[in-house]
Amino acid sequence: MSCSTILKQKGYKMTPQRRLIVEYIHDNQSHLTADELISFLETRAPGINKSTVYRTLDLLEESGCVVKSEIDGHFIYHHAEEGHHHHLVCRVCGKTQDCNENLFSSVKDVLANRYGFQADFKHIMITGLCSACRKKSR
Amino acid sequence: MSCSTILKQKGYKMTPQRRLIVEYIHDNQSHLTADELISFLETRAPGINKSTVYRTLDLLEESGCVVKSEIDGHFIYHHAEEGHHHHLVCRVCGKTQDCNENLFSSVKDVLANRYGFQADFKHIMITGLCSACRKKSR
DNA sequence: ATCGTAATTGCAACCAGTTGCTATTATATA
DNA sequence: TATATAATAGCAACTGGTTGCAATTACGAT
Ligand SMILES: [Mn+2]
Ligand SMILES: [Mn+2]
Ligand SMILES: [Zn+2]
Ligand SMILES: [Zn+2]
Repeated sequence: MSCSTILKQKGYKMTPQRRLIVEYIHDNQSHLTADELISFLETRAPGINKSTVYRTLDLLEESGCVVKSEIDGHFIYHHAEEGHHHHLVCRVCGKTQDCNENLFSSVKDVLANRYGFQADFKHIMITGLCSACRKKSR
Repeated sequence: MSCSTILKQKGYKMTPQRRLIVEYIHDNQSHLTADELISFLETRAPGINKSTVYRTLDLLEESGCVVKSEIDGHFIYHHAEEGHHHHLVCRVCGKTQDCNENLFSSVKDVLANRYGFQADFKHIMITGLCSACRKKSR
């Protein structure tokens, strides 16, 4: 189901600003930052305010349309239909590598059984040392 | 080994500002925010600047003396000797519950074997639905 | 004890993101 | 199509955190 449809079903209004934001997210399937989106919008809808952008992104997250993740004190967003995956982020060189979405399934089970907690584990940024940097530091 | 000793060994200077910050972290074994620290310092060393506080916290993290974690776009810090543990944070009610530090050991092994990646998993904030909120939503 | 120097501080300007408020607007209804 | 109203947008002020820079200071060497 499209993002606009979901928003309408939840009783939210479809404004030109929201249409553009949703359009950008659909056309641009990778990770995006609010800043990226803001500079796109400056060309298509000059005058649009950043608070509108941030509020729309939060609305889309809350509605399950986008996934919001934080890394290093900043946020990134991606279309939820892209599927869940995780990232291995090297603390030394900064390089990022994708990894399988099932990685945490056993941890999820443990948490459900032991604490009754239903963990999200949607798009986790795992920091550590990549193999290249580990070799160098030995 | 004490935080001051570690800093000295790394060739950093011990300033009155750093001494106070280290003292506070030692006396205050739980999670702390930069703001908390700043208001403590206002009483003990009026005039100390927030940039000094943030830079010192980063220095301590880099030196392995404190662990820095982010949750919801903010940072919290704690003395590294406190031991590693993780938190289950409910996305609905916001409640937090501690959980065992070994939780991720199997994931760590998988990442080491499959990707050669040495994951940190030091103080992870796991978001999800707590058992109380899960029952309510059914 | 004094000196030289690199490290550190405070400052001010900045950045990403948030919030309360008022004016505007999408949409449901008549 | 016109109206009523709740939702939304823009604005401006704010928050937590960061950065470049010039002045100060810790500390090793003399
Ligand atoms: Mn991703
Ligand atoms: Mn903790
Ligand atoms: Zn690396
Ligand atoms: Zn809860």
